[in-house]
Amino acid sequence: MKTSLWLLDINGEFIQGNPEIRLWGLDGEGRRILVRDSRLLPYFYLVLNGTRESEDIANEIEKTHLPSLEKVDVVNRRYFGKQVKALKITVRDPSLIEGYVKKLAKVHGVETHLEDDLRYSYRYLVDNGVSPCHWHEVDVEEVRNDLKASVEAVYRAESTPKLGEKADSPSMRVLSLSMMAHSPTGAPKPDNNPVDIISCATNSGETKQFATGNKDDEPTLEAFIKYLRDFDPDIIATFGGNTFEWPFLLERAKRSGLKLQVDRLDTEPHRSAYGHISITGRANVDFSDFSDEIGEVKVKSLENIAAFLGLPEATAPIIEDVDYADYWNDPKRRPELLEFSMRRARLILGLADELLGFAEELSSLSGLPLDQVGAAAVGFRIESYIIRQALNYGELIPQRLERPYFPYQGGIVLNPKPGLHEDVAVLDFKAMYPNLMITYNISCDTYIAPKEPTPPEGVNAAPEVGHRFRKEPPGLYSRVLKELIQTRDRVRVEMKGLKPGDSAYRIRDARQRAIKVMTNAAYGYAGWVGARWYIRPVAEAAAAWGRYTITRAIETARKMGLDIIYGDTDSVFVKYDRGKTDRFVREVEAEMGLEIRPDKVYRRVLFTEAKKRYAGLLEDGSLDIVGLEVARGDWTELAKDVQEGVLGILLRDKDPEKAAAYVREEVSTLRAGKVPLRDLTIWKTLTKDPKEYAVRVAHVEAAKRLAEKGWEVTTGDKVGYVIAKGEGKLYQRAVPYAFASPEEVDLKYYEEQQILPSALRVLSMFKITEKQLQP
DNA sequence: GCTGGGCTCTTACCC
DNA sequence: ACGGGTAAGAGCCCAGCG
Repeated sequence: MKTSLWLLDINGEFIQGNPEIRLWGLDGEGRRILVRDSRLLPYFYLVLNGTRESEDIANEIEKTHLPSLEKVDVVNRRYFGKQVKALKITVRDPSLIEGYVKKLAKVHGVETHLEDDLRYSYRYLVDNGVSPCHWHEVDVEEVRNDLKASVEAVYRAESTPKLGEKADSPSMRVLSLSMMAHSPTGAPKPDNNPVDIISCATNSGETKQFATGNKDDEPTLEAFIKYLRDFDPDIIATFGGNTFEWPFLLERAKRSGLKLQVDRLDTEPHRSAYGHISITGRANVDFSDFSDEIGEVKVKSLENIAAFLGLPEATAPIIEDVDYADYWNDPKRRPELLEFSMRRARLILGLADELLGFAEELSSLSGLPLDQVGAAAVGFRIESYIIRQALNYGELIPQRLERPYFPYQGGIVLNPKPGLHEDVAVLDFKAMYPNLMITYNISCDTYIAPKEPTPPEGVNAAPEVGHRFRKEPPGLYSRVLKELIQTRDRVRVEMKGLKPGDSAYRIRDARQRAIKVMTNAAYGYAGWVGARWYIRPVAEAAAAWGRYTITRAIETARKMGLDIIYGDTDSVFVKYDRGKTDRFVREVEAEMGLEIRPDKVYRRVLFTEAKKRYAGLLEDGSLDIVGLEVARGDWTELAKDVQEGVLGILLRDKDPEKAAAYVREEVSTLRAGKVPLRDLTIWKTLTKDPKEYAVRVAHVEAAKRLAEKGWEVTTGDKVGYVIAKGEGKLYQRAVPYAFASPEEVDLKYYEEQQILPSALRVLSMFKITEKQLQP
């Protein structure tokens, strides 16, 4: 028989001497199914150096009679675009590969070993072109559910699952989860502190809460496990669950002698690829992993992200984690905490509703399973996409190597013309680096090293740096990028016929955004020393062609008499003249073979002398503020609000005096103590362990003060602090936001080091001085 | 012992 | 754990100082 399968989760096992892939998903009838496939044996390659006959080496290896060795095949492949002979070594037990590689790589005539570092389950996806979050057709035979898997049917695969047409996801059960615990001495630790509250919300509209009555959380955990298994979610949504909820719950369960059996088999959640927590048969998605995609939100808390997405309840009052214990221990206030926890579960569910589509698209495009794709860094997502394409071209997958890092020259940034300009158009090259890579065939497998002869088909040589790339055939990057760009264009055309807000539109929008993310990542990937296909000249050449392109565009504009105000990497800001601009666009496109388009037109735009910082008034009357304090997360809300107010007055009214008066008002408000603590808080990221800093800085000192009280902050966390009155350096006066009180705040600091600099940054252009900003 | 200029460290932005 | 280019604040160092 045949079944359709929408792939939700995959895992590889080795049982009774055989490797087995388990594909978990849904079928066309919406049933949960498990497809077991033992038809693919794991393998790796030995690349040969040509000093011996391939068959001789193959024979030698076969004669070793390694117990799990199945087969040795001589094959032709490509490696960085060059033809190579390789041996494909097929092995039955994936866990033995590592040992075999060590042994066989030493055989005379073997240059290197490849693809032994791919997980078996990932190998299966890549080899068969099977995609997570995608429909497949597969020939199957129904078998007994002897694994006791929580599914409606178990099958044995009798064919390779065949990728079906791109179609809507099946309707799935989503459960969100938020947990709370407390300690009298700081952050809760699972070895000492019980779980207080577990809140769940489901996309069927249910909410459910489990709270611990006394100190014994065993009944809480038991009830939660039972509830989760009964609901049987396909997707488990958390916000930070990979680092907080799951490790905590696992430890608590262990202490009670309970099994945290929340999967579709009989195992427990476990840490797996990219550090995510895997729950067999389901997709455990930690939505905090997607908060990087939302650049507008600087402090990436659940509430802030939910508020940005416009979710109901997102702006209701927050209970800070330092206050949990007080709420929990006070019978009058405990209900508030319970409600707060429940609200978090609802917000996570809302986040899942907003972001799951994007996550699914990213998963199906990259080929990384849904539970992994968020946890995987951008470089690994694009690499996964490239790996899948490489297979189609017979290109072997290089190892991941540790390499030294040497910087190279990047894009050009022009000095802006300072001042207020009327009618300025921003023209930018559409997807400049990807298109350069396509146009000049810049790729890891088309690069011709300096000592190599010029191939007959000819080369493109990069300006300035001289790196050469063969003109034919199209390289891996070229093909990958062409396909991505074409697919995105197609999706966007489809969107034109749909209503925004419709689910069909939303799905396609998520899809085109996922494709854009991947397309834009390709150039960065090429220059990343951690990339499997890293070749520095690839990135260096793309950057050089970028400089060449923008320089030529600037020359063209000058010749035409277009007044250039500014430019950065792939954009030029010109005094807007409809006729000249149209001609400029046509001319540049004809000359460079790259598309350049007016991105936006400013009615008025303000530059200081600094690059990468400006503010403009768009034609719809809105402000567009770039690079300035308003756009930064490490300035107080106060300073940002004042600067935004100033910019609004300058750009709309062209009245510096009025702006100065506005600043004086704001200073008075501050002096009167009317600015809330929240707006005086500075948030900065801890980029390394507090011990590793070479100098003493405020946010690190604040982090240490948090740690002293048991609130450990770790690398990657944002620390909020305020500056208190007193003597000494700023770092000596940094008080963690959570411990700060309004009375101790040093208002003078906020006036002199926050409001004044951010206001003067733009007002000094108009000869307004500090004195004029004093009330 | 203090001051101020300049360098360094650090963060977060732009494209 | 994707690239380089850039601004900016605060700490730190030390020459110069009757």
